[in-house]
Amino acid sequence: MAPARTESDLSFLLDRTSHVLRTRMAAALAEIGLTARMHCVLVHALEQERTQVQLAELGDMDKTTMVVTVDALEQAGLAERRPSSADRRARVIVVTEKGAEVAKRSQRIVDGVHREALGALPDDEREVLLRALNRLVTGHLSIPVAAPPTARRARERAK
Amino acid sequence: MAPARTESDLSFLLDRTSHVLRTRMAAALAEIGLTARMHCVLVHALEQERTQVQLAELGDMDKTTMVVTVDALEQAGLAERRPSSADRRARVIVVTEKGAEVAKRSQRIVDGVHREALGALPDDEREVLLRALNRLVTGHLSIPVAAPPTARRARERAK
DNA sequence: TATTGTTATACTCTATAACTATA
DNA sequence: TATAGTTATAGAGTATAACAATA
Repeated sequence: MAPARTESDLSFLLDRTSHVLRTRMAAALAEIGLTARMHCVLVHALEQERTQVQLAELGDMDKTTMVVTVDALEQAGLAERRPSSADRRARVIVVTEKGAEVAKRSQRIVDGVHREALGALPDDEREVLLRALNRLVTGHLSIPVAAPPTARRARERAK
Repeated sequence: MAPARTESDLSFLLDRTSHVLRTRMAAALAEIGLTARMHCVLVHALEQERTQVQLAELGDMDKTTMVVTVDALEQAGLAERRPSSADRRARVIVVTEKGAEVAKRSQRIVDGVHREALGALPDDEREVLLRALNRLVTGHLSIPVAAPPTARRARERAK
């Protein structure tokens, strides 16, 4: 949370807007007991039958982060792990009836937060903003630069 | 690093662009041994005589984060702590000659990274993008929602 | 009493490594 | 051999609490 804020630069603008929007989103979703990740998984799992790795890929999370997210969804009774019929290693995430209800509400919440933010802009600016951001995301800013990989000691051998 | 990526939504766009830009900035500044925070402090300390809290405020960091940032700058010989003449509790951050040189280079790097990113956009889109982001930053998205304060155990008493 | 800078450390987050079962 | 899911935990980042010096 500490941008290089020289003046009105792009880094500051993007960091700030994304951070503030994220806090709003988190607070709004927290009211129904969800995190952004839980919402993300619910929505994608509803679209079609998907395994944890597939959902992790879509949400851009690590498979280990996926485990705790699915744990949370299961504990809340919103989703369940089911063995995949195609691959006995894999597990498919099935959204429960309650989960589907919640997903509907959370999607409305997400849309609302976005609408509220974009509502502060004149129509033409809003359109261009989204177009420009999309252009950056698909173009020059599509690939993150790899961070220097921090070495890691091997774990203690289990006996 | 796991946005709620339903489709082409604002959260995803802002998270993604700011994250990728941040990785590029970090990589570019790392080539001259700086972090974004170090650059930020250098620039602000050069503008005028400032204490650590003042610099922390400007860079939106905690004062304890400021300590390690100034430590790094001192170790690199780019800045020095000096007792403030006005307040004997406070320390003023003085940029060394070498630090001033580095700040010039890092500012060019920062500007270059921004120029490169914005260069991918048509002129009119670029202008509107910046205007719209500025409008959000100063308007609807100016204040982050406070995160639920996580309680913290008291520290072990020093003897 | 409040504030500056500091140290120590608790907490969160995320990813790596190793493991099991299966392909 | 490689992959899906899991567990345990390392490591980075950051913020909180307490403290000393000073206001």
